[in-house]
Amino acid sequence: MTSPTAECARQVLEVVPMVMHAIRTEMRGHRDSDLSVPQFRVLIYLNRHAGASLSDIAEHMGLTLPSLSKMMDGLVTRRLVTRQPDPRDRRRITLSLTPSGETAMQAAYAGTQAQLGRRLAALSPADCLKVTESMAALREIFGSIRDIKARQAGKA
Amino acid sequence: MTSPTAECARQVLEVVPMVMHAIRTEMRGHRDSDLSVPQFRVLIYLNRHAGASLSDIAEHMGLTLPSLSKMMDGLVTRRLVTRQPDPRDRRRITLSLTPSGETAMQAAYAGTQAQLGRRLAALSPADCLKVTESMAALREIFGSIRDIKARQAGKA
DNA sequence: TATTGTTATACTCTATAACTATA
DNA sequence: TATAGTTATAGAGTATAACAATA
Repeated sequence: MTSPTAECARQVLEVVPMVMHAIRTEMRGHRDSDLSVPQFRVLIYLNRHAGASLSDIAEHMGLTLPSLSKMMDGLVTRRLVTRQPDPRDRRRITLSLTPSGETAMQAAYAGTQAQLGRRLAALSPADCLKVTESMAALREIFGSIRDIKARQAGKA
Repeated sequence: MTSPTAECARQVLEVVPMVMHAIRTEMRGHRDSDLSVPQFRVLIYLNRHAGASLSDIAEHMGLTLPSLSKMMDGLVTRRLVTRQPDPRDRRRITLSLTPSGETAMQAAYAGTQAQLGRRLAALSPADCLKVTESMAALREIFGSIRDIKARQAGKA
């Protein structure tokens, strides 16, 4: 007999990767946007935090600076993001969405949301509400990377 | 005003990647197992379907044969999986876990589940139940890759 | 000396295209 | 001819280590 929490963890561990796979497959191959999930997340972050530095994003997303730096190369090359020096601290760079970047982000968001919605329509209204509320609860727990880092630091 | 389904899709789209990131980070760096999420999923599948062919797994997981073939190279090299010819159809191969593979899979499962459980312990009992039930509902929708393929075929 | 970012290197994941062997 | 699998090639995501520039 497992505890409710352990059973919950078990379910999350098995089901989240399945859902993630569907999201990834859907996101890739949106003719207009064609973004990877990490790229998409970066664009969403920049949409809400224009002018963020690389470190800001890395900390928020839990990625290393080299990983992000390389990802940005791709986004800058595709003209979805601009990378400019920060005059106040010349070690830093300032990242922002271009109009194309904003368009791509919104297209990816809308397209993926719509496609997900089509599949989620199979849920009963009660289950739909339950899933929505569950996501809100999980966001509280998994939303902040700082917490993860703090945990790992404490553990080590 | 968005529909409940659209709101649900929105939440799933934002939160699932966060949870996935935590799972990936946790899975990597388990000293014993050190598996990627896709590797982990393959091992789980083989644990439940010993002797499966490459095509079986590819269809279940929604991956192409070359992708899986290469993944198997790594698992076979690490002695977690055996790859043997199928005597009844010599085009096919028969994949199975080695004892090490089973051990690694179980270690990764237990370790990740425990770590997830520690974070999920922050949920109220009601939310914990809600999440568990939501995962069951989502598994119904996203569990089978065949459905996705059928959908894509129908769409095209 | 500490921080920000980049470059170099290496691995995994994933795909498409071209190929081999078998049915 | 169709199916199962591999090899070749390519690109993204990720990490660590080493480095440059700035604070």
